Amino acid sequence: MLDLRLLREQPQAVKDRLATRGTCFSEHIDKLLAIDTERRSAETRLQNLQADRNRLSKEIGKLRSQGQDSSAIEAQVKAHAAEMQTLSQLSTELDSRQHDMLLVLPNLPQPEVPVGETAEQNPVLRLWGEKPAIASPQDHVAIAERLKLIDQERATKISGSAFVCYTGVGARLERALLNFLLDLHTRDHGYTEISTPYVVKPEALVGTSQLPKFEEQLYRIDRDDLYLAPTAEVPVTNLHREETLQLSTLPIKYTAYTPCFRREAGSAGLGTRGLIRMHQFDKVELVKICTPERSREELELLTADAERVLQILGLHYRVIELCTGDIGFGSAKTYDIEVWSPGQNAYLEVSSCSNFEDFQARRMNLRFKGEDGKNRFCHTLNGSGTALARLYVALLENGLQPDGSVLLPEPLHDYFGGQRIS
RNA sequence: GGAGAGGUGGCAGAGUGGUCGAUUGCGGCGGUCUUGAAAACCGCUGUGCCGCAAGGCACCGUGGGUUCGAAUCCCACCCUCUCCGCCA
Repeated sequence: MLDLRLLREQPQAVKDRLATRGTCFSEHIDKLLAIDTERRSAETRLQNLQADRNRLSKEIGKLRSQGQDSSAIEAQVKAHAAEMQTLSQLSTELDSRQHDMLLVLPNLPQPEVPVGETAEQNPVLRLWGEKPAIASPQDHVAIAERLKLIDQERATKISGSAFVCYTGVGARLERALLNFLLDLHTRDHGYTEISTPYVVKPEALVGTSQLPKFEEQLYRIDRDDLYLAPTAEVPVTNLHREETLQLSTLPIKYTAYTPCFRREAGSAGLGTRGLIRMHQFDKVELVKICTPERSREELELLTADAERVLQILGLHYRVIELCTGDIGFGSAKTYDIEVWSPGQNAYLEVSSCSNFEDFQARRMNLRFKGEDGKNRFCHTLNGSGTALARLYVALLENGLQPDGSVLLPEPLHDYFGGQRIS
């Protein structure tokens, strides 16, 4: 959520920066500000009447305690009752409309975020490692089916398309990755492990800004007014919603494994092959809560923590910066980490690291007490560390040996209980 | 699912119609005293909104209602806890 005060004081600057996302919010903002003006004028009028009422009511109390007649003053207060009722309703309604309008405005990209319209314009910041020399690359689905690591057909039978079942050593590899990632981030990178509920209330989704705009991407449990979490970002960041944190506790660094549930509405046929885009996938997430002064640096550190996963596993990857047209709704700045997939002959997004600045904190009223004792909004960040299914794809395709087996990177051997899948 | 208890400021805990935004204690901050610390004593110590400011308004789980006036009365709802049942 944007700062209403900023919107009021510098509407043009906000419009200009939002326009770099490729959508014009000018009309929306004008309407919002008109409501704001009307709301404040109603509020001011109402507050004046309330002040009068409070003053007169005290006099009534005084008169009555002295046994004197107060009917004249009572009539005076009553005279404004109807107007106060109207103003109060008006102000509540305008406030709610204004709030709704504020919730659908995206975050301002940081000034240095490259301006662009599509993913093609995302600059590549750096490359790590090299593409492996594989004589005849194979698609991960071919590899996984040959080695009986996954069972797509039966997963479809029980849950529908775009769900997968890992089987045997395939399931074991998934579990090995999970443990490897959580250990890495807790032991080496200083994150605290969290295990959260996978089902969340709508407020939590509003807090991290999946709602109200992206309802159709979520699995909803109607009967209980709950949703399946699309990412651990939601339960983990919302752990501290409605809290005022002590400065000394910041930055907070959490890591969590959760399955992620996404309807992927409208993306049928888009890279849906195999494990790449599914309705349910496993992910280890990194979340940070920090002061505004620290968030830029924390984003760099968080991205480095996610990159470290691929470095340790020896997987070639690149880091790109999302341009203004491709950046997520709530993000002020985002880096994507893309691992090399020989089978797709393309880079695959395995992590997206974002600084939300105070956008989410405002929505969830997440603050900290500053050195001067004043409450300020925290900054929140998150990034995948990493998505498991796509890492799985990369491991199979990059580890493919001439004999058709898959050689795993050394750091996974103990976790997996072996070096090779054949 | 059944029965009961309860939701007030960082915490504990008063307050049942009129200077109550809220007594008090603890905690926290500042000060006096002390070589230093403790103890003692004194003072301060919630949040949001409107306003250039002075100041004003709102908030005692949420939403309605009664009243000139509601933390206090009425109605509905939500949540938490305890016990029982069921269950991984």
